Amino acid sequence: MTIADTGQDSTRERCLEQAFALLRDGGGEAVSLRAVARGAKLSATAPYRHFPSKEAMLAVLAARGFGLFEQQLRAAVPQGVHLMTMPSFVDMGVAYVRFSQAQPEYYRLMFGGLIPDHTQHPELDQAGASAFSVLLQAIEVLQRMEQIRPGNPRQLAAHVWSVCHGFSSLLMARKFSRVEGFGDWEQEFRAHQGLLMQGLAP
Amino acid sequence: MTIADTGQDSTRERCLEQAFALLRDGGGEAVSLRAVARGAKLSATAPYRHFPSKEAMLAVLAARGFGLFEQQLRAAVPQGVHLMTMPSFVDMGVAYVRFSQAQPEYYRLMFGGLIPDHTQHPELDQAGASAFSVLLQAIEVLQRMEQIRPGNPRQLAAHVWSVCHGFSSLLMARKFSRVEGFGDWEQEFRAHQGLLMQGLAP
DNA sequence: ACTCCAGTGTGAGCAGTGTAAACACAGGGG
DNA sequence: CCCCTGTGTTTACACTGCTCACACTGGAGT
Repeated sequence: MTIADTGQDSTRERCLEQAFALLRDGGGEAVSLRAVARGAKLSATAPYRHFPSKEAMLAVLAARGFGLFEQQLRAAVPQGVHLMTMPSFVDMGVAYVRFSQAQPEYYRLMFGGLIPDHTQHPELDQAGASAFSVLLQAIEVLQRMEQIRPGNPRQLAAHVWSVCHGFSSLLMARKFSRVEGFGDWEQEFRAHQGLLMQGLAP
Repeated sequence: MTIADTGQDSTRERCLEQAFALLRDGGGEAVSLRAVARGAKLSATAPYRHFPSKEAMLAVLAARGFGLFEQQLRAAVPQGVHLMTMPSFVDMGVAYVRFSQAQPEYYRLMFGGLIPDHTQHPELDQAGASAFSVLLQAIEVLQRMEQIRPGNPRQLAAHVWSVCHGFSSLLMARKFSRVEGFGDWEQEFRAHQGLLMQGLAP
């Protein structure tokens, strides 16, 4: 059964759509099961027929967020990750931060503490790992081309990820507002990437 | 009146102690004004005599977290920040992550999205800025000693902060669990710092 | 000395939350 | 035909943040 899997349960989908709408305009705390039910024209407890808990519903949403995230990371490298170049790698970093700025609530759901342990939601865990693998693959390609120093590629990917996530996170929290001469974030972030690439050089 | 300022309102202090206790063992979501009031042997609404809202109370708590945080960053440099050396700088980074691991709930309160806009709580905003200034000062000293490349020190500090925060944040979220060969975090983080320092080199 | 009145405490109450339990009702497989 | 599973509902419970009206108390001002 490959067809029946996809469509069918429209109410579950309506719930998720409503949850996303609430998340988008209203913030992460504004997503309540009852509001979701109202928006989906259901009784207050009906969502429990489709999700074991609120957290599980948010986890599905977060997993979709990771899907969109990965898609945008890939879109920053039109020629494909296997033909990665250093400029594309930098663009991918910019795409990372751009996502966190364009979809801050999504990003907060994915990386904030709202879902304490991603390991407990396999779908979410796998979606996150899949997004990470894009970065990992890019680094492996660049290592083969000797554009990036040798070494455990997972460790290097974790480092790049830390820089991107740290910058995005602090940017969202407005922690950079008092850094003098802070113009638009992209210009600032490209400077950071200069430092990052200096560290990754062979 | 310099003495009266410090002590006096014991109930406010009891509230904060209880709030911290709830935060420490139970997670950030477990701290409710009613639980605080119960722990402080007060009626449910008494805390409102001392804090305009729950968020304001959490902001005070977060500000204290930043105080402790800054203190531990300074403690990593026993000779004083003005005599900063590169090894001490690295130790300060380790102290950063160590804090996030030792006091994860404090860290989450300080950097998670629980308090949306730190700017709206001057005490918190200033405490955060004060902690950041330690890092900034360290970088300025190392720049003068030509151990770190020249350039806007606030930008460099923001970069270091991004690495530390990104690593801490992803480590707390267990996002590194699938990085093969990931032993204890300190060993891993010191490797990241190697890459970071390579980027900051003159 | 008397009168305020600000500060601090209380309780009741409101609107909202996540979640559980009991019930209704469809449709399909034995 | 029966029953069982999936989906929906209503009701209920124990919470939450927060507002309001009230009570007391201790000190400042007259």
